[in-house]
Amino acid sequence: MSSQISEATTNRLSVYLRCLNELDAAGVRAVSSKTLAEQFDLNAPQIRKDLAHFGELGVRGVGYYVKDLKRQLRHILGLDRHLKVAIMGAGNLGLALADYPGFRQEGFGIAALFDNLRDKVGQQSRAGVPIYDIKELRKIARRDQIVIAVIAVPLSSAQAVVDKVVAAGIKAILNFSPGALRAPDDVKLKNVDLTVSLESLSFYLAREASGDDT
Amino acid sequence: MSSQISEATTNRLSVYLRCLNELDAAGVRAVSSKTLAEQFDLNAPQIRKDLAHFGELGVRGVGYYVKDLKRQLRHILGLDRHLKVAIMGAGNLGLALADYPGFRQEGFGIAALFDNLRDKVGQQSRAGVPIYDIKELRKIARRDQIVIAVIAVPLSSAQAVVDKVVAAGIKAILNFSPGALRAPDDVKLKNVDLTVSLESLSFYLAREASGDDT
DNA sequence: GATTGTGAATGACTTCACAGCT
DNA sequence: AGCTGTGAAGTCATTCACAATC
Repeated sequence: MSSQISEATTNRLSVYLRCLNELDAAGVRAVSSKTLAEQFDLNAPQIRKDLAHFGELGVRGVGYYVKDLKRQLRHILGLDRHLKVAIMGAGNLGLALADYPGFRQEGFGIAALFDNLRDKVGQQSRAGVPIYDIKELRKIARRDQIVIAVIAVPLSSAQAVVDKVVAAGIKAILNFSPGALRAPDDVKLKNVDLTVSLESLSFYLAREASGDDT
Repeated sequence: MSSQISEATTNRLSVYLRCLNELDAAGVRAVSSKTLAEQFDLNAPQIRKDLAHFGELGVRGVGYYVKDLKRQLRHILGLDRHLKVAIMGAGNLGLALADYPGFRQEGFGIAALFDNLRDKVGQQSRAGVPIYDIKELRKIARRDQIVIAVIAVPLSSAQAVVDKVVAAGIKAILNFSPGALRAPDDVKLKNVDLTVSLESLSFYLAREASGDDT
């Protein structure tokens, strides 16, 4: 029954939810797909199609009730339970991510940092996320019910860390290390490749500089 | 002449380049699209199409010469000149990004951090990137020839900072703050939305948990 | 009257199949 | 023989147009 939902769609659902939170905070009761579409540069049928995948979430002639749709989206995105996140690597990036406010919204909780350096183990991030030895991953993951791992270790150890994460039974990974990592099919691996992002900007700049129209 | 190149394509070019660097380091002379394709999960014609946008980069019957293609890709991506990057916001994330090794490869240089807090201005990151007052952006950007800005400030000030970046004549922005920011059409704005990424993983987990096949 | 939900049309990207070099 | 470059076919995603509903 559940026709495959594309990643592009789920990403947009997140964006809608964020927008609904703002509308709700502003006391808005209902919103039309047209109004929503104007906020980003999407068109209205796109939004309706996205939402229609999950049933008849709107009311014809009226639009979508903000509180209602918000609750539905939270459920669809699986945000109506507390999701515990572990961050692998307590270097600059790992520590920054551990305390990143955006990660604490919407029911996510950063439960633990993992590293293999003696100095770091036993310490904690500024906001108080404890740093454990990576050897304890399996134990802590089970104890704290960690379901998502963020990879913020150097490239050289990234694959080994992913393997440990997988072995600990974690099924969702957000990877910040560059390059292609391998994980079993039943593990969802999402890459945030900062080098690729920067290079894509560089490409744009290079194009602008030389001949281009539009 | 320059038929529009999609973002998906340019992202793959980055990935190819990274792979070529490894092959080159390993002393490999030439590589076929088939061999390249096996590294990631792409198929060979995809790679050939991507490269063919930019001329006849390969040699029939042989494949692509590694050093040659590497140089070509660096040129296509605009990496054969030194690109100076500024990071807006010297908080946890900004400081981590300033020292992130991945940002230093391939000709990028982090030239400056900007913040508006007195304590921070005049300091520097661990790796030695100086922190300037954001009021000096225009001056420093011109002096250091900064062409890319990374937005790592809290959401509340993100739009204002983008406006300043645009006013300083910077045409490429990598945005880490959540939500939609506005910039003129001639400025390339690329979003790295960590909340959206996490929520997309959450969606996957929610699907697995309830009914789903394949 | 307004706005959703949706089949049909369009457009974009990917894959295939093979002609064309080396 | 081997592998690239590319038109054609196929697949997936977006946009349109309108019937169904409130």
